[in-house]
Amino acid sequence: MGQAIETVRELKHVVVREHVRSLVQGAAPGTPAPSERELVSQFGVARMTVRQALDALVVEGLLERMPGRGTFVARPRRSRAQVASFTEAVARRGHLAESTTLLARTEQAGPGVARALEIESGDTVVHWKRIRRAGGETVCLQDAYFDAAVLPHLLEGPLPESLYAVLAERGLRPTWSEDSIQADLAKPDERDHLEITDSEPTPVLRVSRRALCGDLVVEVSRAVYRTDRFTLHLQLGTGR
Amino acid sequence: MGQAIETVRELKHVVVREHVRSLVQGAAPGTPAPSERELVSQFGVARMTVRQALDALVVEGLLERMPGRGTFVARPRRSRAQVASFTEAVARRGHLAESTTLLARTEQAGPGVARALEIESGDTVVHWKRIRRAGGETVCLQDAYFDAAVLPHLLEGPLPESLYAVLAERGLRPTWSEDSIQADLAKPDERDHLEITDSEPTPVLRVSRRALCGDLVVEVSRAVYRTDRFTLHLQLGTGR
DNA sequence: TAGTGGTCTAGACCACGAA
DNA sequence: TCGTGGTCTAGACCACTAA
Repeated sequence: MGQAIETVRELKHVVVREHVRSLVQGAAPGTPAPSERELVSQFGVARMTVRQALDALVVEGLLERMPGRGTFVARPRRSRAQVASFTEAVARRGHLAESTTLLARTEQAGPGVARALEIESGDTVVHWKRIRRAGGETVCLQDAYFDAAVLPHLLEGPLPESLYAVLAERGLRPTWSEDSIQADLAKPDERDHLEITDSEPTPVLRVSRRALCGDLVVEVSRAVYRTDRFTLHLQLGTGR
Repeated sequence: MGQAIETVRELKHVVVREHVRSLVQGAAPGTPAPSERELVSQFGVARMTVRQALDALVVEGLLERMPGRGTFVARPRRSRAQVASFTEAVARRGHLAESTTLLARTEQAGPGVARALEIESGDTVVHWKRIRRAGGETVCLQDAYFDAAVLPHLLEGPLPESLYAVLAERGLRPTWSEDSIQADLAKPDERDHLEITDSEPTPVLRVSRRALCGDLVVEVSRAVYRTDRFTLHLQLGTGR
């Protein structure tokens, strides 16, 4: 699609599309959009051009066609499965996410981390180890790694709470993640960090994540969750 | 989209689309597809019709247009996050999924199941309890519930291995799921069913799922996984 | 220069839904 | 019956790429 040209020459189907979009913004689902033939006479364009404009909005999920009836504002789709960060997952539960950094430094990537990040063994990576809290309670011990070349200077200032927020600012918000999830018993050092005081063996969740933005691996992490304080909620699928 | 008509009258753009799809199936990424004008003369249709056919394949992610160069087989996109059934998850690991039904009957929905299925308490539901195996090994104990009105007659014949396959046949393939995941220790009866012989407390994964097709809840389930034999692999996000 | 996809026209007939 | 979206035609000019 000649997207780059849009800002230079106003293509007709773009003009129609944006006009309809502005009409439809904020309208209640079910509100009828102008009919195709209406737009044809209004803009003096061919019907195929109008259809091209409306097709784009239908694909976007803004409009819905109903053969024989018309075109209408679609009811908002179920949001697509998002890759949520810990901070966001906690916020969704109405709590504040906090963390204590145990370690934040650059390292030479070992073979495992390098393979997961799709970089060369020995390349410089940032290793960030944190205890993470939700609403004041310790729930998670996390080791995160990312390519130092992807997020340079992160370690120079004060560390952020949310890595994903920083990634988002740089246009690298993860759009895809591959998670592996297992149950296990907490190991002694994990019990300490997670403030587990049971005398019994305590089950924990282990979550390995590879987070990608497009084809770029932006983070790999391993996390241990106190399952008594944190249930993993995941949404999968395409919403339709 | 007049999808229902496709099988009745062979729409021209569908004919062209499926012809191109068959040419392109299995071709290496970068392989050129026939040019639009080639298809025009080959099928004796208008170019807009050919474009409609190719547009569909581009949206599907099968083809890629390169202005001035041509249309090519796209490198496979990261598949969108799918709601995978147990059967599919096991198949992806290269194993055969099997199961033993412990219970399969209709019940009156209790308040919890009714709320999860978005039906009335007391409505008839099917309760299906199974031990599930991957490559011959017992990995999961699952209780599934679904609205008897959504899948009538399921209990009348031999039970299928994959519920999702049955749902797919009826156009009810889940497109969305909400999973809650916790770690826990196996309870005595679960140890029996899962053939756990450790003398130690054994961690297991508990997964609750609500699976939807559009806005219809088609299944709710609770499953207990032997985490030593089965790691949950999940893909999240939109792929791009 | 020749071929490609991107855009656009000015019509047409059809099936379907609502009145 | 009339208006809707779905399909389809037979052309056209453009910008871009590659030879």
